[in-house]
Amino acid sequence: MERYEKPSVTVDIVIFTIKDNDLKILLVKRGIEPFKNMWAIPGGFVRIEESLEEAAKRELEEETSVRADYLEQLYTFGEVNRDPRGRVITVAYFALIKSEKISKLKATADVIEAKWFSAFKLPKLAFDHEKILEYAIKRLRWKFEYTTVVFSLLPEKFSLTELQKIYEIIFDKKFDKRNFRKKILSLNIIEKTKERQKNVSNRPPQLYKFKKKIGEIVEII
Amino acid sequence: MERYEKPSVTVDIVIFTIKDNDLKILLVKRGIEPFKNMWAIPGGFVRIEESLEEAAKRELEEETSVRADYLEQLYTFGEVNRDPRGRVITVAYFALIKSEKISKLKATADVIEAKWFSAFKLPKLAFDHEKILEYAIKRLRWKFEYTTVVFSLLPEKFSLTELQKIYEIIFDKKFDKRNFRKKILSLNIIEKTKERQKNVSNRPPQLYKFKKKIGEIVEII
DNA sequence: CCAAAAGTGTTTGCTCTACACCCATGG
DNA sequence: CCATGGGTGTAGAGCAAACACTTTTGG
Repeated sequence: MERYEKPSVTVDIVIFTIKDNDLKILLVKRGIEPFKNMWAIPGGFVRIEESLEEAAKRELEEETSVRADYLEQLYTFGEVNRDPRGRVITVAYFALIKSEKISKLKATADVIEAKWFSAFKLPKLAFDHEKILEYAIKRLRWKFEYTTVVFSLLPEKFSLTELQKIYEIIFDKKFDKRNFRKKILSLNIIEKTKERQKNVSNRPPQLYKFKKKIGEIVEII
Repeated sequence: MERYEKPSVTVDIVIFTIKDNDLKILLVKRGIEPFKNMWAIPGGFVRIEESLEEAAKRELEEETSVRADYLEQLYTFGEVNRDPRGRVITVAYFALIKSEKISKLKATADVIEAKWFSAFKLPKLAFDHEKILEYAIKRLRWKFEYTTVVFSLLPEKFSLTELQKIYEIIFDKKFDKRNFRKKILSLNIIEKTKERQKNVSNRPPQLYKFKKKIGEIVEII
């Protein structure tokens, strides 16, 4: 059906989490050429019998042993010379994972080591992966500003302070507590539960839960 | 380098223009199976020595004989069974063209006919192309709301009424003339020229020109 | 002088920002 | 009773929406 040579297709997944009061990205150290021993975004070839999204989920689960709490396609990078091995088109995905769920990272075949890096202090990367990460961070901020993805990083019941902290980490700035709470409450997307947090050595915060569907478009901040 | 069978990769281009006071999309009638005689979004295989964007430009120029005034990647569709011929991943692009430039559409190989359809009255389409168009129209509206792409559809010098008309067509609703003008002028993205439009049988409008870079993010409406 | 589109301001309500103190709990 | 984070209101500025009449030109 096709008269031309085919390019190869890979998926790469930018996996974000919030850990130690910082925004983290999962990177892997390559065990094979090209770019052996350099850090890169995890990814791999798309198999003929799986969809792009299935491929992204598979790669992510191979690396972290858990399912993504949020996953969406980011962009497709298809410059002719982006991979020295030949023509490789990569479909980049963007994932969010709750850090509590992650126990241990696994080095898969071709990978020496997997590690969380601060999104604000990244090493030099293989291929055009710096461009991909730049794009991913922009998208991340857009998503948090205009949609409700944040709730995919929170437990079912959470305090308003936990919510605000995530925004402060991602936007790398402080928000006024009163204004933030007023704004969030006015959106009518969360509701009080009957519980308060236990085991805190100060006034126990009210816990809320999210009322809507994650990812929905709502201007948050 | 790869142990698996490769998928094929195509680009499909959703080409928009404003013509006859309506938002139009270019479709082609397929001359070959599968979906012979059905309407589809123009597209074709990505060649091994061209980037995705180059492929999109080539396909677009083959169809319309002109260069796009605006082009960006939309989304990559990669479900396993979206093409009955086998595994085909398509990278969809989104293009805007000034309608004055287009003289005649060309039917290329494999295509019986090319035709502009109203975006609000589309025929049944081949493959998953209805999903692609739905996605494209959403993106189009987003782009017009939050960026300055509109200027890629206007001549260098234009009146505020022409500008407003494009918004009314795309959002399929009327805007208040005074508020619209106030908003646009307050953005500080256009400036008066010394000219007024000629050959109109009424008060000749002031012509403006755009000061910035097309596509820049600015909340327009 | 008529038809057609251009051009122009004000009021009202809402939303965003800035800002500081008291409260509840555990140790 | 102290340390820690939780929880709350108000005033002022800026932005968005509603709304109608006069001006300029060609025919």
